Amino acid sequence: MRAMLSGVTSTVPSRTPDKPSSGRPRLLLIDGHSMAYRAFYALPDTLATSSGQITNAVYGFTSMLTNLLRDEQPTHLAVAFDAGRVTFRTERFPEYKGTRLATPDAFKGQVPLIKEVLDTLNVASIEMAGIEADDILATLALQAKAAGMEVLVCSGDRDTLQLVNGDVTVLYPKKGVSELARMDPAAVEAKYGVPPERYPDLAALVGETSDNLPGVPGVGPKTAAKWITAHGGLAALLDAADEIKGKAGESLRAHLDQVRVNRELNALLTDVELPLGVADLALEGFDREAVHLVSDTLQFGQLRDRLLAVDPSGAAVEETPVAAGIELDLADVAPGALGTWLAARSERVGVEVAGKTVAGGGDAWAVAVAEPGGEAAYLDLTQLGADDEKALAAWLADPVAPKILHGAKAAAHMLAARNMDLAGVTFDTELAAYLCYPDQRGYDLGDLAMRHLGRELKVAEPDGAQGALDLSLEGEAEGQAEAVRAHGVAELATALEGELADRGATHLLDDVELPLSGVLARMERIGIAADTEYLTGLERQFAEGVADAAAEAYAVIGREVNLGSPKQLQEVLFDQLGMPKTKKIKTGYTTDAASLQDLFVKTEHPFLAHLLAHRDVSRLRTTVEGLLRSVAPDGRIHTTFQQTIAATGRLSSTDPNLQNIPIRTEAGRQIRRAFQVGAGYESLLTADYSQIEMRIMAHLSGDVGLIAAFNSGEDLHRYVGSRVFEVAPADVTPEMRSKIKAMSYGLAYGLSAFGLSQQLNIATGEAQTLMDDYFERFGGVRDYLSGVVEEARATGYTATILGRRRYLPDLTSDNRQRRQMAERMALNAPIQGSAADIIKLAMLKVQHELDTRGLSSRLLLQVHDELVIEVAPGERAAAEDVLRSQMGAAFVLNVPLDVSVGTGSTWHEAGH
DNA sequence: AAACTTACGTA
DNA sequence: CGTACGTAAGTTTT
Repeated sequence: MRAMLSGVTSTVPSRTPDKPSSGRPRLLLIDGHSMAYRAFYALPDTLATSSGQITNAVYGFTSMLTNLLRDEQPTHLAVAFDAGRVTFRTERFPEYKGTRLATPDAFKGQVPLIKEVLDTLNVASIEMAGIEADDILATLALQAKAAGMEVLVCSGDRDTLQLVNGDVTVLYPKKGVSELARMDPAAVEAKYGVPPERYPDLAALVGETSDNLPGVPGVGPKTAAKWITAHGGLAALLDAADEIKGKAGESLRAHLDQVRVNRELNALLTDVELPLGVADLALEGFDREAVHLVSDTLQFGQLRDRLLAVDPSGAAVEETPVAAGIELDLADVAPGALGTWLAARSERVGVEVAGKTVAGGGDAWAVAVAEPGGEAAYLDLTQLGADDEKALAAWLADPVAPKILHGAKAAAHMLAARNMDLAGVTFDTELAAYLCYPDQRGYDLGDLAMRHLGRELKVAEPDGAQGALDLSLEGEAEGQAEAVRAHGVAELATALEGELADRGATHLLDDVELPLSGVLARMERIGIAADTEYLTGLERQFAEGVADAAAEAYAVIGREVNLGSPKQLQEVLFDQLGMPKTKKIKTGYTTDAASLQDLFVKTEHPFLAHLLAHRDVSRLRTTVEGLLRSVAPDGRIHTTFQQTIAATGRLSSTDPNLQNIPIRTEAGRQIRRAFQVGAGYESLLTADYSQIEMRIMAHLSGDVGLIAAFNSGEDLHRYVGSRVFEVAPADVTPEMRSKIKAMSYGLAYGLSAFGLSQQLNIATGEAQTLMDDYFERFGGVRDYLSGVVEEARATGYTATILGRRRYLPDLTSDNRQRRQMAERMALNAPIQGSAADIIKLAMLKVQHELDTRGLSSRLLLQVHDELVIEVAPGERAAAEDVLRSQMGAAFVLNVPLDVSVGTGSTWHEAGH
């Protein structure tokens, strides 16, 4: 889910590209045994078919292969297997791999299954007697490089690192088979201190335990790397062995022969006579029927679909016939002529930026520009001349040169890495789709093209290339995929423009979301400063708290259980301790905090107190750990604000979520102290809307009592309480006030009398009376709420003060549960959504005012009703004025918009 | 490995 | 039987 929603913009319709795709053919080579073995040990052997066949290795291997096909988009693929235990290496050195345990039968039985799967994919499995899989890979890698291909080698054997060079990258499993480290020359050098071609020299000295090749005692990778670098290689080092000083030198001299054997054995063969050449490894598409058959017997469910989805023949066509892909003529813009070419673009030009995004930044490596019916160009940023680069930057940054993008915020981040600004974005298809369909889970460009244009965004097959083995014909021309996306964006914009207008949402895109995406991009890039030392201290403190609470809990029950496991807790609470049962859930009885609290009141059992304490503090620890992981090299945390997720119109925050940092408890507030003013700035300033949702309720309902409450100057809940309970405001007790507060906020969520009684721990009848009395006094609210649902049922949607719609088809569902859910959504969406509208307008006004006044203070965060600003030296008063005035005037309601402001050097201090 | 479930932090 | 989110950890499924 995350992958689809993240700001990653693909060069191809895959999820997370790590590399630029180019027109070059790309060969993926997999060490079948090594990867299957990893899968075998990474996955539980409870993965089995109903007939008892264990499938963990096949399943894990196939899953990994699926991900590679999706993410790497290879044009060619081969999987190599070891054949037999006897190889030239065992003959040379009988102890080679001598410590390896016999292969478990449960694994052996799965190798044929893996080959069967590969057969259905029309992927070559290669094995040769007496030859190890890695030798086959090495031979193919060399041939492929000579043929001008890009090569990816996926193997868990470090010896393959010697193959790495500018054209060959090793994907080495980090954890299980799902996380692969991309080992290019720089990565190898960074990890081992030697370039890839010297890696076997290093390994010969250090030894390889898994191959039972002993190294030189007392020599680790550091020493080995130092020696190899100093002497320019192993051969020269061995020649000079007599001159090496110290214990390590002695040790080396004593093991020269072993080192020579090691070096001989770890050299991969590159001249194996293979039955297939690289040209025979082209991916041609799956035998889909066979895939179904094998998936049936292996009982692949989701995996079957994932697999079919990466079928290189793009056989989705079979199921939903669509127009064939398009082929664009890419303009061959002469060097130096780009400025002129760009100036000739129309206002309907689509732009696709290829690159990747990371928190608050990223990188761009190409830009494609295309207009339907017009020209298209693909610009490789790494190849662009200085003049053209300048022309492109000027065009991208030109506010009056119109551009259409899909996800302009992410594109802006990528371009920023190349010192390019993005302005003049007149349409964003991602934002437009969100405004039209806010309940959709994702807005992938390819999916939208399929739905709104009725075609796939794919490049047409080159004519007559079928069956050709000539490598120059393989793969599409460079930049076609990007150009097709740019072209698709422009066409999609035309379609969505109409839909947007139909929904009366054009102004929301033009005046709110589109300009806001620029503001958010700036906020994300800036980030907020974090005190890592302080966080580290907190982490320790919380970790101790966790350990203490756990120890006390264990002492009470006389055994150790995993306190984080609801399943084990149920056993302790309801079986061992025989406590009364809590609310039923799918997997038994809930152990959530509210229920544990109830149980504690009933039983006063000390285990519950320790458990609750453990929950609290381990949650805090987890939060701190997450924050620590998110601190970027600049010492700041760069969250990503998601602008197309929340169906009501709110923003959300991810990686990390800075909109749910604790504040309610003292221990939680400590975490807020870690967010501090950055170097060169004076303070943090927070400003929040007080009771914005109740004010919107007053505005939308027009209830005279509620409006009077906000104009009275009296505390809202006290005022409302005095009316409901018919006492003087001064006589509203804290208990009365908290009931009213819960009631008021509950209204905006569609709270029932039962729910209210639960929350307040009162009888349902009492809750019902409270609600009746409330509505008696504030009849406008009651009428408004019933009117909202009624109208939404009639029109099919709710709307906010800015006309942001949420469609709720379930309002007319026959299913009572769904219908009631939709009704609560209908009650809440206009209120939550209008608040979101208001703070979005406020953000635009605040940013505009800061810019206009030439202030250096800057927006950092938005937390639904709160903004956080970093104040530049000397701008404290001005910044506060900007916040108060712009937030207060964001939208005129029939009650005032109150803003309260706080300041300090940390987020905690600035809070109020 | 991936999907699902539970729990819990914020507004 | 209260809306909107995101994340982590444990559990189950494949």
